[in-house]
Amino acid sequence: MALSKSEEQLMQILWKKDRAYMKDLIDAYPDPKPAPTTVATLLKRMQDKNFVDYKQLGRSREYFALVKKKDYFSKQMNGMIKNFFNDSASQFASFFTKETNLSKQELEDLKKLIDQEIKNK
Amino acid sequence: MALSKSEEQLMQILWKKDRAYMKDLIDAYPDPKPAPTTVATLLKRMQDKNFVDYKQLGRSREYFALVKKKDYFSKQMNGMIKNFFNDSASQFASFFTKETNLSKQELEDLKKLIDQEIKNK
DNA sequence: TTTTTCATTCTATGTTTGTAGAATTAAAAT
DNA sequence: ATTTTAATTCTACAAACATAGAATGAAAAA
Repeated sequence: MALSKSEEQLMQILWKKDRAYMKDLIDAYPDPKPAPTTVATLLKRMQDKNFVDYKQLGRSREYFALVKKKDYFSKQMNGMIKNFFNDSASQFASFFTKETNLSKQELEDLKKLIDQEIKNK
Repeated sequence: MALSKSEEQLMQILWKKDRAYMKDLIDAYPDPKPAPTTVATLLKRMQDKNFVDYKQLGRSREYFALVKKKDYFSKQMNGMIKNFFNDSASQFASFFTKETNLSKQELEDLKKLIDQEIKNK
């Protein structure tokens, strides 16, 4: 089951902090900050979906992500590639290179990276 | 305002067909096909969100997309890049090259594309 | 030790989404 | 002319989501 928009936002905060208490999470929100109960509700839903868990420490809980940002991202990516590019990653790559505004320098760097990857095959 | 999941699915169909009647849209759905009223509801909501419009032809309507697939996709992409890569497209590109399973051949092709792009700058 | 702060659970409400029946109309097929 | 098919609007309802007040408990600060 996927995360909703606001759950995803909270997840981003958690990923950035790695491990955090309720309060830290709320602090990390941009203004206007949500009510603590709102965050608690979100956290509980995310637990149910198995995206986060916590460790009871004294009276409060240290929350942490069960899903790695990278893995979550990959799944999103795959979904988009499937939907928009007929499941072809290379078709996607081509689109990406043309449509995003990478500077000449960035393109050069990317090329180097690709060379690196080619060597690793 | 963004499209919901099922609206997006319908949008994909519409993009593929470019212009289509209700019936064509339903036909294009994989089984189990939704009820016509379901599609009608979605279309109306998508009109409200200014993603589609139609041209009345006789008793029925020829629907068409107001938003280009490419533009919609770019917006999605930007959102993801912002969220996951700190708004850095090149950071994203690097991730992409390493994490997706492009074959050696695909990487070579991609490199050619990039060269092309560099020349266009 | 009284008050304040923080975390948590339970409950609740308004909104959005997914899905479609009923009713109506009009065209097309028989 | 009657039946079937297609399109549309209106209404509806359950599930998911966004958001948070009330209540409770316990720790920390005063």
